Amino acid sequence: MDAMDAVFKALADPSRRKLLDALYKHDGQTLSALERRLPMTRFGVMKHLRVLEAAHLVITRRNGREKLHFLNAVPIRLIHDRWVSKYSVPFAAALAEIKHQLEET
Amino acid sequence: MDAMDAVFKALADPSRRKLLDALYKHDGQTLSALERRLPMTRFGVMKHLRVLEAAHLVITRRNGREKLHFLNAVPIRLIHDRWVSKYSVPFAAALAEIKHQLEET
DNA sequence: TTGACAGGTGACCATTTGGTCACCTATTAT
DNA sequence: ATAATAGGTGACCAAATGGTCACCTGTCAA
Repeated sequence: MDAMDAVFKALADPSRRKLLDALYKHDGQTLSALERRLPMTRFGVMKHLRVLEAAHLVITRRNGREKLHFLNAVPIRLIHDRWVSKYSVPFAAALAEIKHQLEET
Repeated sequence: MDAMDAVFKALADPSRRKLLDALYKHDGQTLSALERRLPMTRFGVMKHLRVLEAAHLVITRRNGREKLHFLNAVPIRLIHDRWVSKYSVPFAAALAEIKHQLEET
């Protein structure tokens, strides 16, 4: 449950979600490439990447003097399965309920 | 996109997720009832509830001197649809890829 | 081998956040 | 009416967070 907390915390920041989006569009980017996509210095990006890496949302591979960053969707999938879907069920149920009530009118 | 940020931030805290869990198990609890479930003072719980309410994850109804809190799954569902599912797709694809590679061996 | 380039570290600062407390208001029951 | 109960407000504090900077290390190309 502690690992999931790191993922939630990592996802809480818009800059980090933007980084994930950037990697989603184009996987395996370097730090400098990612820096260009955000209105932030390299150091800021580096910190965010470290958080994402700690949450296993991003995995890296060194290639010479470059460090490539890859998106890892597994933790998000885990959140989906263990948490989000649990709360989505009552949503669907509520929709069905509304539909039901409408039909009874 | 701003509303979604509030939801992500609200979900980032374990105490708030615990509150949602408590409401999931038993909807429509009062502040005092929720306070008993967390190792925290009433004021701490109140603050968390305010964050959840601002993110529309919890909706309230006054009933005399009591304030009842209800879980609202809609924002979570929106996150699921707009964000989580987007990242879950490559996960499924990756699984299929692994399966494929295994079968080729 | 010397420079240019990609990345890393530690300190530092401002702001936000989680949490508590003293004190106040509103409603209910006796 | 009065006491007990449920909730609310503002100030306050410690810790975490987002972000920057100066400076350092490692790697590649000419």
